[in-house]
Amino acid sequence: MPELPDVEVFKRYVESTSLHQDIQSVEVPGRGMLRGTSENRLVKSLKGNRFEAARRHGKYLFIQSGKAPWLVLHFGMSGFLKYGEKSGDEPDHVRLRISFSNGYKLLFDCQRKLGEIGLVEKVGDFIEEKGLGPDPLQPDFDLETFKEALGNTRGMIKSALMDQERLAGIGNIYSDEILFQAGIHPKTPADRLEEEDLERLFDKMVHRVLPKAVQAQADPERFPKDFLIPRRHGDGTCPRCGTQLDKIKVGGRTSYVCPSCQPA
DNA sequence: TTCCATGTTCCGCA
DNA sequence: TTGCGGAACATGGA
Repeated sequence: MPELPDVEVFKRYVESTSLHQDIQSVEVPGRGMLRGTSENRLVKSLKGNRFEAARRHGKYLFIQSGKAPWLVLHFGMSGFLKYGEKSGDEPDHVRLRISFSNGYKLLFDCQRKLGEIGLVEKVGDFIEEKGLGPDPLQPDFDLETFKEALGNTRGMIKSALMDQERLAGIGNIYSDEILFQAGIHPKTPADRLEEEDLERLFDKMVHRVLPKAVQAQADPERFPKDFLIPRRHGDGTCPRCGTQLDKIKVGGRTSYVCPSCQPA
């Protein structure tokens, strides 16, 4: 679930549900997902404040509360947010529970606990410390920025797209989609791509795959008909030509490729 | 029971 | 130095 489009949807979800309400209590059930901070400090800095703004960089979500540090969430492979009435049912693996004075609560559920919960003073410093590359949905992300981010790596293009220090936010699922839409094989060495390949890759990523995914609430069932993602767990055929998709390992990750639309 | 999973990090090897 | 494969982390579903 949690690649750039998913996290962008979470950000909008927070903005539309959880801002400007008094934070009544903060709980960290089970513990184990806090990074660089303690439950005590988390509670102390959030309780009594209000969330005022949300930001996203790559797969990280940042939520600001008053003058306190920003709350940082990373969703790992299984994290998601759920806002609802305090008395309502909860999903099975709640790792953070924030209750508001209006009778509602914001839950962070993460079954596999591969995400993280933390606090940061400055978002910019956090991004720098992590060495995160530019976010492809930022307005100033242009073709030049993209080419610089890729650099002259000899590695496979899919691995380069997924490298968070080059680009922030692309993961296994969306790298497959972007490469499929651009008609490029994931194992192609990045430094062997032609100028027009790079332009097409940039265009599909920034102007089609990512925005369409966000628009569809990152829900594969709402994706355009020619998207590859729903076919991963569907019939496994190419949405464009009907060819049976190849399931291969690229950089250790399972990748779906149309042998006809994405020749090696 | 075994394999696999939308992520990140660390280690050894070429 | 760069890139890759594998393992680890934690947990559950097919």
